[in-house]
Amino acid sequence: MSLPHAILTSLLEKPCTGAELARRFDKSLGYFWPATHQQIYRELGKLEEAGLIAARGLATARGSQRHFDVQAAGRAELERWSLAAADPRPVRDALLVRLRAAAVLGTVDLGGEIRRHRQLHAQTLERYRAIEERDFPPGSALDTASGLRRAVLLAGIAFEESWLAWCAETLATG
Amino acid sequence: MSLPHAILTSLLEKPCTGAELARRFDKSLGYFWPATHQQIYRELGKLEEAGLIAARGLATARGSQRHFDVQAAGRAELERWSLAAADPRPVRDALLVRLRAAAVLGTVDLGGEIRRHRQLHAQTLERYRAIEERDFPPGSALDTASGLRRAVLLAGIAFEESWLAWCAETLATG
DNA sequence: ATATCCATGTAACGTGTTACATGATTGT
DNA sequence: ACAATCATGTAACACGTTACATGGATAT
Repeated sequence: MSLPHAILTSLLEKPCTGAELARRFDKSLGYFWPATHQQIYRELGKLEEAGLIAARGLATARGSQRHFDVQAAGRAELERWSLAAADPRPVRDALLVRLRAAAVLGTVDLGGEIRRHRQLHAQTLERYRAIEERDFPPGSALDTASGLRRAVLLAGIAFEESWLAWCAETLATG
Repeated sequence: MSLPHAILTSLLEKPCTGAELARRFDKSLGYFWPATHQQIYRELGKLEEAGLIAARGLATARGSQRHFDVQAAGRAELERWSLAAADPRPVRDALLVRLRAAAVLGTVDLGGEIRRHRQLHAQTLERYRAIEERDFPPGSALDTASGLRRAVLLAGIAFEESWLAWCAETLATG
């Protein structure tokens, strides 16, 4: 149940339309909880029906923009959810399954794929580092909110570094 | 499309029944691609219908055991899939969404949850390390298959260590 | 025999993905 | 006016989760 709450979070940061939300997901919250515009419209519909968000102005024809605001009930729900205990979910990574498959098949070499993944993870790491330098330059003072946003980014950086190290180690050993 | 291939991999390691597969997923491949017994039975049905696996003996009454073997077509499909290029999927972690929510709400302290997650990740890391010591003791010679299985385990260890470091850092800074 | 557990399933629903459709807006 | 693009959706399906049901095996 994270997507509706990710949407509430993003709308609380700044009310906007569905398409604008989808764009924001492509380069911010979506790094840690990706969503397509179809998912977003579906959830916006449910959130509106539940009274957690509301569209500004009246419902107009299909295709015209609809601006959404978070209602008090939506904010309360987001508080409730973010405080509720929830365990981490296991990783679920296809490349690791493929390595196990290669181990049992014995006829498959995944070196190329590992190199390709290393490349992709390096690119993602670069993107995260650029965001860090732009939004949290060294020496800048951080309030609580910025500190939390930075912590999220640092988690992403740590994962990508972890992947990179693993790719290098695996290529060197195997 | 990883679950059917994870099942093929596991059945290729050792043919067995659905329940045995579910048990194996709980403590091996399932660390990296979890699945419930309902998912597994559903996929077994599809794989059987597609002719990629076959049940030993005749179909008997409901409730009786059914032993599955991988067919040649199943092995071919697993080779094809494991060699096909597939990009890594983004992380999708609820705790990071909750941190962003806490940043915008300003009234939520997630310190307790982060400590709890640190605890859980520490336990998982312990479990992985125990498996490493049991299956790949220092000094043991590794053939290609063992090397690949060990690489998968090392990925899990690296992620858990990464999480642990992040939790510690976040608790110290925030 | 009957209570208990185990293996195999069904049902319902929520979430994620892909392909496509329709009305509005913009540029020329 | 027309084409291209954008915003908003619909439809269909695959995957994941939870709750429950039924037949077989086991123990007392």
